[in-house]
Amino acid sequence: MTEQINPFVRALQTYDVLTVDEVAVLNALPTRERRFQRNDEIVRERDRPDQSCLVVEGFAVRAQFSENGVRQITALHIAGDFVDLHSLLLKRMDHSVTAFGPCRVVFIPHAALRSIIDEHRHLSRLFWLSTLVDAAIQRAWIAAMGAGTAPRRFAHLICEIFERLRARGLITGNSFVFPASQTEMGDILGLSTVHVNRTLQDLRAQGMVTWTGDKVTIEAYQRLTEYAGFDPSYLNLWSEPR
Amino acid sequence: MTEQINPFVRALQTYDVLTVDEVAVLNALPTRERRFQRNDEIVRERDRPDQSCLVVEGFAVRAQFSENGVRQITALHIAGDFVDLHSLLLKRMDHSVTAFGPCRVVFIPHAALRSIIDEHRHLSRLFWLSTLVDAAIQRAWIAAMGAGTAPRRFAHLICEIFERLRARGLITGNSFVFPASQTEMGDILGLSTVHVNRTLQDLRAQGMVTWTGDKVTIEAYQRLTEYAGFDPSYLNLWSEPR
DNA sequence: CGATAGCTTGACTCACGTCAAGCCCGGTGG
DNA sequence: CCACCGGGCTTGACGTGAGTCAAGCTATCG
Repeated sequence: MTEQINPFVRALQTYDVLTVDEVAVLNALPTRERRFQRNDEIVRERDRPDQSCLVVEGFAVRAQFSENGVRQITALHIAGDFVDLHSLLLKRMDHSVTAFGPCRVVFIPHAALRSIIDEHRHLSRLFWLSTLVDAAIQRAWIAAMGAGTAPRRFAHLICEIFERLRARGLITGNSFVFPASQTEMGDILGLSTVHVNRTLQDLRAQGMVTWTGDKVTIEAYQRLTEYAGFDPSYLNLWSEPR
Repeated sequence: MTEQINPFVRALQTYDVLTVDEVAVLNALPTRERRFQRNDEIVRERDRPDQSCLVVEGFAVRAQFSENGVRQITALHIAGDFVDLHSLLLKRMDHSVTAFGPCRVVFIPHAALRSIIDEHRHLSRLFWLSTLVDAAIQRAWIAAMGAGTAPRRFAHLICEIFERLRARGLITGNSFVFPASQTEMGDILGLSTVHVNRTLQDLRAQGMVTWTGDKVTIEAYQRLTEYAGFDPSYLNLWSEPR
């Protein structure tokens, strides 16, 4: 069991110091692990789950479908993210959770989570905090969609993913593995596939990123962040008493 | 003191039943009330507040500014919304809170909130829930911005505001007071003022809404929700044990 | 009575979507 | 081993939704 929620423990530790006791409590959580392939549905919209899921390896997304069948991804989750802690209190899913490339996911019964949040005040606040950081990321996406041009939004997203992966130790050099097709990037950015392609070429031509297969390399981080107007502080990637 | 946080008590009661004791605890919170005029800044970006604010009358928005000075509103709050409960755990504001029309706001020290969430488990969950509903609304905005056309987005927003106000008893007939200029609507929808104007004319021409001064009337609710593809369930406006 | 903020309209531009075709590559089956 | 196939990438031509600029209009306020 210990192995399974480790990435989540690491995630919480980027926000605040955990006691040995708290780590033990987290590691004692009952878990059930499953593997998913690209596009597998992990949690279905409108369901009322009695467990929450946590990504331990790979990526998962939250997505909604509009009338015309267009998919809009509203959140991207990396290893260590507690994807639908929401369902513990919201009860009914207003979106679906889908595997974004192959991923390993751990399910934890609501009952177990409920007893943790009722009995461990500090952990309870950190659970809450993790959903607040998700919300802060969503605000950044709204701001980018409303105010930014396509290449700047794309650049901003790359910066965000880079920093989030870095905080979890998932970066090698200045590159990372990201198994997204250009169509899927379009679902995140709210752009057509064709325009994603042209936008990416733009960033490549500016010598800021390389993207081959599922490997993304940032060639000029400084220039990329300036171009995107990226300020990582909304990610709350620092430790402080909470 | 009792009067002051009443709208918030009412808000929590739409999610779950409160005990008499819980209502008393909320009403005993130390509060400091202030009034603001349109565009007054209530909380500043980058600040580290030691109190949280709650709208008791009128409207407030959360907004971010991009490089080029464009304002994007990322959340709209109505009477009864606990606007920046976030700062209790996130510590540093990643956005500003601004009065949207005249409004009354109540400030509550973090210390008092902290002791409530540490000592009252059920209230603690409901506080958390209220931020989760905010996040659900943000997801709906992302989905609308990414996938919808301007008139549908506008229609969707009107439906959302209507339902949220209705849950707080702030609707008269089929109209409500909403003190937004078309420029401000543009800041919410991520549209230019000119396009907001044309979009609104479109909705008027379809006989779905009337918008005169600060009074918005929905002329054909059924058609409006269908046109917008509006499903209110993401607002979680029902009572259930949480 | 002018001043100012907000609404409306028209003309033009541009970012992005749509449609369509070709290309490259890995996988499959004969 | 080659022929074929499909998914994803790339490119071009063209259409359109939304932005920008500019002007006139209306209502409110001092």
